[in-house]
This record gives sequence, C-alpha cells and structure tokens, in this order.
Amino acid sequence: MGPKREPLSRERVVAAAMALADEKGESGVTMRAVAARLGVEAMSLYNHVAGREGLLNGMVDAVFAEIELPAPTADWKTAMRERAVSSRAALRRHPWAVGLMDSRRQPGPATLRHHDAVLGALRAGGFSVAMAGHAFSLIDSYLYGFVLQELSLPFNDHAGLEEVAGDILNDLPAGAYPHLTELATEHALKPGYDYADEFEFGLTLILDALQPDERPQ
Amino acid sequence: MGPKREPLSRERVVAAAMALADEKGESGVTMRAVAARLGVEAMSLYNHVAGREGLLNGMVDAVFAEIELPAPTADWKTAMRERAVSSRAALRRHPWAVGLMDSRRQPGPATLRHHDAVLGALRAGGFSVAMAGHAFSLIDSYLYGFVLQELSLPFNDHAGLEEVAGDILNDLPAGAYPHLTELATEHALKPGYDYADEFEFGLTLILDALQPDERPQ
DNA sequence: CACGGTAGACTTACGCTGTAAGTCGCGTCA
DNA sequence: TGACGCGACTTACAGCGTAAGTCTACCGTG
Repeated sequence: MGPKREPLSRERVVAAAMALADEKGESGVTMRAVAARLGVEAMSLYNHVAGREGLLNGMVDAVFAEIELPAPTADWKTAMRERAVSSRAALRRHPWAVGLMDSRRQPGPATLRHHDAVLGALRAGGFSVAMAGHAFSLIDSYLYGFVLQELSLPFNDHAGLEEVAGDILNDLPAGAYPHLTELATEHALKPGYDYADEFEFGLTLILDALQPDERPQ
Repeated sequence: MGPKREPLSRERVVAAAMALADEKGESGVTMRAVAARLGVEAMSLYNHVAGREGLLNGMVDAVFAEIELPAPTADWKTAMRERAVSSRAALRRHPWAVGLMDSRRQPGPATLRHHDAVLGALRAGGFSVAMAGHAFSLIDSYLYGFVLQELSLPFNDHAGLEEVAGDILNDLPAGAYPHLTELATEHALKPGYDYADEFEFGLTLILDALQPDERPQ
C-alpha cells in the first residue's frame, strides 16, 4: 500500500552513526538516535550491525578507510609524515575515533589494508621487521597521544585557550606553580601560539631520530 | 536512635568511585553503584561532588596525586624517564583515566602541582620556556598514546596476543596483507615478544633526541 | 494460479541510567 | 523550650541498550 521504504543496509547504518557521532560525540550514538535519523525504530538496526559494539566496529573501519595509504616508496620518512598528517586529519574529523582505533577484536578490511601499507612502506625504506614494528608503535603512540590531548583540551583555538587559562590562573594562589605561570604568560598566551603547531615539532623530532637498521634483515 | 552513620565526604566518594572504576571500568561508575558501595542512595553523592562530571574531576586529580613528582635536578633526562614510568604505572592502575587527564576545565591541586614540577625539572635542566613546552607536549603525547594503545589492545599478555592474532590471521584471505602477516609470524608471535617492551624503545629514542636549548633564556 | 511455511524486518517492553525536584531531620539560637 | 533554616537524603522521571516477541512479504510447491 504505502510507498516502499529504502531498505536499511550496514553501510547506511554506519554512515548515519558516523554523522551523528561527528555532530554530538560518541555518546550521541544511541541506537534510537541512529534509527531516528534513518526513519526506523531502534531494533531494526540490529539486523545489520551486531549491537552497539558492532556498529562501532564498522565506524572505526570507515575511519581507517579515510586515511591516505602510504605508497611503498623508498622515501619512508615522507610516507610516514604524510600518513601521520592524514591520520591526524581523519581523527580530528572524527574525534570519537581516538581510543577506539586499536580496540577492535575483529579489524575490518580497511584497517588491515592500512596497517599492511604502513608496514610495507617501512620495509621498503630498509627497516627490518622488528624495527618496522618499533617505528609503527612509536609513531602511532605519538600520533594518537597528540590527537587525544589536542581533542580533549577544553578549548579549540587561541581565544579559547586565553579564556580557560585566564580563568585557571585567576583562581590560583599567587606565587604557587611558578613554572606553570611562566609557561602560560611568557609562551602559551603570547599572540602567535597555537597548540596545534606542537604536532610538527614532535613528529619531525621522532622521524629524524628513527633510522632503518644498518643491516636490514 | 539508630547508630550514627559515618558521614559522606568528597574524599570518601571519590575513593569509592575510583575503586569501582578500577574494577568495572569507567562505565561502571554510575551514581547508583558508587552510592551502593557507600551504603547510601545515589542522590546523596550530589551534596559532595558536582554530578558525575565533578566526580570525574576529583578522580583525575587523585590519579595525578599518585604520580611521583620529578625533583628539580640537573639530570632532566632521568627525571623525565622516571616521571614517564611512574605516570604509565598510574595510568595502568587506572585505565579509565587516559583520555580524562587533559580534559578538565578546573584542574585540581595535584594536577597543577604535577605540571609545575615537570616544567620545573625541564627548566632546571637548561630548557628554555618554549623548549620545555615542546618537550612536555611531546613526552606526554607519547606517554598517553602508548598507554592508550597498550590498554585498548584486545589482549593483555603474550598468550592473549597469540589467541587474538591467531584468530585474525586465520580469517584472512591467504596472501593478502603480506607485511602484516610477516610482522605477526616473524616477530610479534615469537616467544620473547611483549608489546609492553616497546615503551622503553620509544621513550629512550625521544629522550635522546630532545636537548636543552644551546643558549637557555 | 493459489497457498502454506518461513526467514528476516520491525516493534514492544524491561531493567537500567543520570539527575531535578521534593522531603526529612538535626543543630542552632532566641 | 521551641521553631527555624539548611544540609542530607529519597522519590520520581525521561531516556538508555537490547532480549524477546510480532508481523510482513516472499518463495517453493502442487
């Protein structure tokens, strides 16, 4: 009788959940809310994803799919830099993804493809298997940690930093925490400062300190 | 008439919430559950903490209080290493704390003391204000990122790694993801491997690459 | 073409959650 | 002694994830 509804699918469900998460954060991804966005009831989603957890699995894999794959070039340093920059951008687009990325017991195809390409770029650059593992872990730790901090800071830009830092500094016992005060007033609250710029400093330091093994295995 | 109950206090509430979080994870910290552990009803907690969010504030500050403060010695490298090791231990004791540490709009006294001491140790080691800021951000990014990965991996020890990796590898299309397979079979699944050991590699690399400014300001 | 069986899409209903709003009882001061 | 005020506590509610139950639409068979 009524017009036939566009049927649900895993892709449609995951896409709606991601859009919702981008707008309202991970906690905004309720089965009801996702369903409402698709014009169905909550329980219909369970036919396409394995509960909330399965939905998160799909969302994580979709984030990995957004990260540019490094080519297996000899210039591993550039490949790693670009991969890190692309990952940071994806994680900033989808703040809810940090912390979910490594927790999947059943990684999706995009996740596996991503990890394989990163390792391939390091191997092509002359890293041994073991050293490629070290480098992958180190770079990802820095990447995830930086984005985690960047996203969880209670401000987004210089103006927000000024406001929050000002509030905190005002409430401080005078003279307590001298180094913190020094950093704030003489550095972080100066006009040109942007916390986001710290990313390049650390990434460059790490990439310059990393080296392929002298005798690749 | 009845025996007088030990009155609640912010400290007792926060301690109970931390114990609960350690046992059942952050999501186990429900107002009801915390209250039940203290023998009261949920709403009583609201007299001592500003809702669930205020409770989390107190829990985060308590975690900072558990981290050993670096002494303002000239040996900044040792101080930073020990601070990182102590922080990692605290974050592993309280897995729920990662991701909450930098998000507090109103940092508690232990948090402020901690940050001030870290900056103080770097300044005493010859770092300029700006370089101390860079170093703090870099080390903490690595620290938080490593612990985040370490904790979110879906296994805890070598046996668990073998099981999960085995399951994943079995489900893989043969020949797809060659570098991932290589890393697993030739490195990570070998007897002596433990992901936790990667921490030292990255920390040492970072600390060796960091240097005080040549002309401290 | 008719029809019975069944897989899969969908909804209802339940035991949870965080907390706003309301109630109680004790300590204090006239 | 009495009653007032305020902090400690509970009740009640809207909204959560999902187990269990319902219903629809299709397909193979005669």
